[in-house]
Amino acid sequence: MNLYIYNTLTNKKERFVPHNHDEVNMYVCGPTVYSEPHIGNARAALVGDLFFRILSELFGNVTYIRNLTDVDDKIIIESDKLGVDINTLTEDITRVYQANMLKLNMLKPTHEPKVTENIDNIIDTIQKILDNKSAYIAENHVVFDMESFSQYGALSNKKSEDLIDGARIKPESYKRNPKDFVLWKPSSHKSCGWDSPWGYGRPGWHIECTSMIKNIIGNDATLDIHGGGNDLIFPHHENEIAQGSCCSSSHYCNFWFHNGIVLVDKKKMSKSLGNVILVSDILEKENPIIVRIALMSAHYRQPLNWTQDTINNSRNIYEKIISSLDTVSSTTTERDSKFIDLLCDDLNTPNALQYIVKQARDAKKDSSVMPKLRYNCGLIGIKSDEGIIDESLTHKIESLISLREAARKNKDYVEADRLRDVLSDMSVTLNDGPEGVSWKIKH
RNA sequence: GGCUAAGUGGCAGAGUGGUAAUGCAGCGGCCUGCAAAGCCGUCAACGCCGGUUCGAUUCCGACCUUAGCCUCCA
Repeated sequence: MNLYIYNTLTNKKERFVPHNHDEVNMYVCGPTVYSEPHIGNARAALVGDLFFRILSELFGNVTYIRNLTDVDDKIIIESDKLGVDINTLTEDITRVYQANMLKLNMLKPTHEPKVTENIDNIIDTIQKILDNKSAYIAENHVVFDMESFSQYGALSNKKSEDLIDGARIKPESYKRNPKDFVLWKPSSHKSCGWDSPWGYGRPGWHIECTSMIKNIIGNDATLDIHGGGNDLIFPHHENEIAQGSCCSSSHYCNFWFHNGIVLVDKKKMSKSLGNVILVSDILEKENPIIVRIALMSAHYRQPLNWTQDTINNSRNIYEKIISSLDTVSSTTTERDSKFIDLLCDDLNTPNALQYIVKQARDAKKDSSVMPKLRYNCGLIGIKSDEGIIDESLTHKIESLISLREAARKNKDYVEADRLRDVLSDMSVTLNDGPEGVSWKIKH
């Protein structure tokens, strides 16, 4: 069983081979913790989660790293705006992010490094780049020297001459070349700065990822897979490759995957358009597994247009699957290689969902299919998530149902329908089956 | 302007060198006191123009359109 991944580096779907037989390491760019996670953050994390799951299925030892960027200009601006301490802000947002991802049934990454806990490592990495003569010091900044890395642009297919100097990139007095980027910069902020060989300051945007990766997998190890949103390809990942190649003797990373962004009204979700959808807001009204299915309903490299239809569609899929899963209480599972093959084709989740929906229907007629269905749902993180219904509420619902049953028995259908309306207002759906009445809470 | 991806029925979204899944919606039926659900059946689509081919929606090329990146962004 081979896993194929579309590699941004080559613009081709390629067979994935780990650097070291059955050992895999993967890094996915996590959020900058300055505002509550939105559905786009969740999508990136979900793609990472799915790769983690399928890699764990296929290979023995998978290290999954997802960082938390807690040092950044945006954080400082936001904390000033809100009048809260930087640490309070980043810790609050981190907590919300982790709780949200957990609700969406994502597995905990092997490592979740934070910038603030890796300053020494970052300083080390920058020193290595300086030692390698790939960076220079100017006006208290450490700046990466683009001249030192000839392969720049390989990931995003940008030619150096296309990056019209100064046209988009702000030329700074301390830069020799407008395309150079900052590894370390001075800080005037009391609670956001650290002492370094180059003075009190803080790291630039790109260096943290490279440094934290190297710290975990080893400075001269190659990363197997690196992923993130496709808006990070340039300049962030391009810059990472430059740094990572100039602080170590090894190739930086073999496979790059990039997920498409989430669109709202066919436009990129952005603060300026005011169309940001927060995960917390969605989870207030939607079952998290339905949201998870919605995020899987499009192929990860395609843009995903987030609409009420997306949710409705996913709710339907969820209910079809769960209604089948709930029919048997056994928990046996059976590996389904046909299903795994679908996921191995560059994570084809729309096809995988289709397969599961069909399987759920089959399982209702043929219980021998059930162990495979159960296994497949577990693999991609679909589970029954009814939540715990309050005992007294259950009692109330069931007594209303028996009143209705009595009315039906007396052919008092006016009263029976009235009671059904009462229950419906409580979000309870009734199903009069041949073996009695069943009910469930509407999602 | 450069780079990347994509254009499939009313909507969402797979897939294929020999006319195309699935879900929602629609229509007909079974079931039901009614309904919901479920089940069965059914209607309906491959941006445009060339090329290769016995044959293309699928491969190649041009064009048009859309989204994203080129500035912080998952």
